[in-house]
Amino acid sequence: MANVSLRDVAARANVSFQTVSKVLNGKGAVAPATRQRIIEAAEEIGYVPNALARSLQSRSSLTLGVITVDFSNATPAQFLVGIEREARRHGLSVILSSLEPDGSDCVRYLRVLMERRVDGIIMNAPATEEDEEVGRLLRAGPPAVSLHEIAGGGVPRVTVDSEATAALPVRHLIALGHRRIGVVTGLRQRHSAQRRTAVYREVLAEHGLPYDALLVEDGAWEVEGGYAATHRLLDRASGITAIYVQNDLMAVGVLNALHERGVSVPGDCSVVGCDDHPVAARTIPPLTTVRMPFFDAGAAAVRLLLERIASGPPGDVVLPVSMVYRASTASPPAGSTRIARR
Amino acid sequence: MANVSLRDVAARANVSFQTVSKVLNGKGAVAPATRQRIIEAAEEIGYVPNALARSLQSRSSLTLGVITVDFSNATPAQFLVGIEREARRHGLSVILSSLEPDGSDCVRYLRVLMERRVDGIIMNAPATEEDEEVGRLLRAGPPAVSLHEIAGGGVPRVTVDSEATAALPVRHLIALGHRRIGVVTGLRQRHSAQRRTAVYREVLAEHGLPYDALLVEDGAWEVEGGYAATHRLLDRASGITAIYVQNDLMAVGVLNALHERGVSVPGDCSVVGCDDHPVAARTIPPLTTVRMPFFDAGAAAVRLLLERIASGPPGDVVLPVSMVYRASTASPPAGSTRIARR
DNA sequence: CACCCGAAGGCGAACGTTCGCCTATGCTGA
DNA sequence: TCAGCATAGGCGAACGTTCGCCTTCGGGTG
Repeated sequence: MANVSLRDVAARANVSFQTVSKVLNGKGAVAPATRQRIIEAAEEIGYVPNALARSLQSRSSLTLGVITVDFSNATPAQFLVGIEREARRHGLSVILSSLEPDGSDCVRYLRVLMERRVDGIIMNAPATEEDEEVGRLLRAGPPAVSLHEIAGGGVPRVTVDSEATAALPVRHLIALGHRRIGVVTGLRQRHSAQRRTAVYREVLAEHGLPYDALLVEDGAWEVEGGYAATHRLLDRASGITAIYVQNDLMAVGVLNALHERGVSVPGDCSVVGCDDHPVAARTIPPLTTVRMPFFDAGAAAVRLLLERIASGPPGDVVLPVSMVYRASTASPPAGSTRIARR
Repeated sequence: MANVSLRDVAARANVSFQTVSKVLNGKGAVAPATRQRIIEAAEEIGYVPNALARSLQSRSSLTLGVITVDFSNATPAQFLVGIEREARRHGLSVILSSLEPDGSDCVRYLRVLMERRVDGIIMNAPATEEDEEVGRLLRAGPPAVSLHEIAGGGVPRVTVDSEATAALPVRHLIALGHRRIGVVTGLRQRHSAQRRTAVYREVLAEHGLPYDALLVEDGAWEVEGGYAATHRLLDRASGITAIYVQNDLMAVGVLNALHERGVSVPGDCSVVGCDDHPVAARTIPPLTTVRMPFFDAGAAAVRLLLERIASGPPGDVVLPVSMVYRASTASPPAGSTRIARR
């Protein structure tokens, strides 16, 4: 069916195949009658242009490669959707590669993308943050843009305002009167989790509050991690009246753990999340959180990449975040904590 | 950088470019010394094979096209991840196209995939269920496999056991003693929502229970839809002691709405979801739900497609589902309902 | 010594495009 | 009447592969 080429159309319309090409691309000057004849012939035998051949000749595949962490979670998925939409608006297709959790197959998939002659690469694979080989390939290969750190740098980045991402919720809690604020972090190896925790610490210091390592637990970005981290936190530390959770998925686990322990939110303990995941509006209670522009980040990555391809000098892009105030935060209970340590 | 061809390697190693091809693909007989020389030359100038040219010649692009509904929700995302993993295991790349909510751009993207000469197409775009043109293209184009109905049929399908998906939770509720069971459905136009509702009705009939259209509300698959549907349901119908929700995302909204109205779950009202979304284990209370094998469905779709490509006759694949019992279901309150209508 | 054979590698063609350049035709204006 | 010039369309080459077939050469066998 699809093995119909320009030559076949040409034979049917009694012209050279190059003329068919001209007509179908609207390039050269062709007589209306001939044009008509060619168009009809193409339709009759079901001609479908071969993008492979076209790309070979034009040295441009109109394709973007995306290497991403497992996107069954909403966050990387939204980012991907943003990319795909924007790419499409520019007539580009997207080749998708999702990595193993440890990112060990990244180099292999970069190679595949290079063989396929993608016009650009977008990275969202924090697991490869430290991989030197990945950095090297990214600098040597086609234009690339990344959401996360790249070992050795040299790759323009799209990020959200990481300062504000942590500072807003922590300031909010402090303003409400909280002084002992627990933290449930994302995977501790990740730059973004480290950065957020560092900012938490800075904000505490700004307000003359002490930093206590006992108040920080790793929730690994997952629902169950948030749940387990909360139990560990409350088993160990006393006097906590609020928890800053580094994403909403973990916050779901946090709320559940608090509920299990009979801790009322926000009466006994406030909770702030991060991401504004779709479920955050309807958790019990609805979650105060930080809205992150993931769709926009995806779209921005594509635009930045296109600029780079057009050889504009690359500048990083930083997107703003904003607070969403819902029902999971309040002032701490009068007269210190009501949370029982077990 | 990447503009290095077989010819360039050949020049450097003093052989014909076809010999280089032989060596790099391990095909013909080549003297060890020459082989060595060629491999070194290739490495020195950073040769990267051009998959475009290879595909053009070999008439196989080693690419799968996927057309999917917006996958920022976990369900289609998991399916996609399943596809991507399995495709990769077989050395195939995936070109991703996500559609507008109404599916209006499906035909356009099918064309793009055909131009790119994908080896096969996987569909997960229920919005196009009724689109005749989509059906036609799918039958005429490269081998295809679908998760949803295709207008006019002729495309092999991978589905979960739709009968069990609805029957299990409803039977569970009936066994607990519930007699008036509300339903929050997915988008009512969709086959899968219709099917589930029909099965709900059949199961009621099996047990001699009447069907009441007042008990059915559309939640459109979304958190907020579930929330709003619940309020409508309870405003309108009395005596409800359980709600069957057609996915977990909506169930989050349902739980929130019940909480708002002071209805305790499962004391006053049981709730069953569907999908076993990651948050379902930590909602308040944890959600009894149906586990759907989405990853597996993605992988199965790829395998089915590969069989079709190898011209095996296509047979549909139906995957089993199973119940996950958690804390959101219980027997109805003694002495009829405690739910106040407003 | 003639014969044959296998190993090593060269060569031409084809996959389906795009692009630039060339040629034939017919019409215009001085 | 003829240079000049659009207009229409043909033609060759190139993009980077793979594949099949051919040639050359050296060594083993009868």
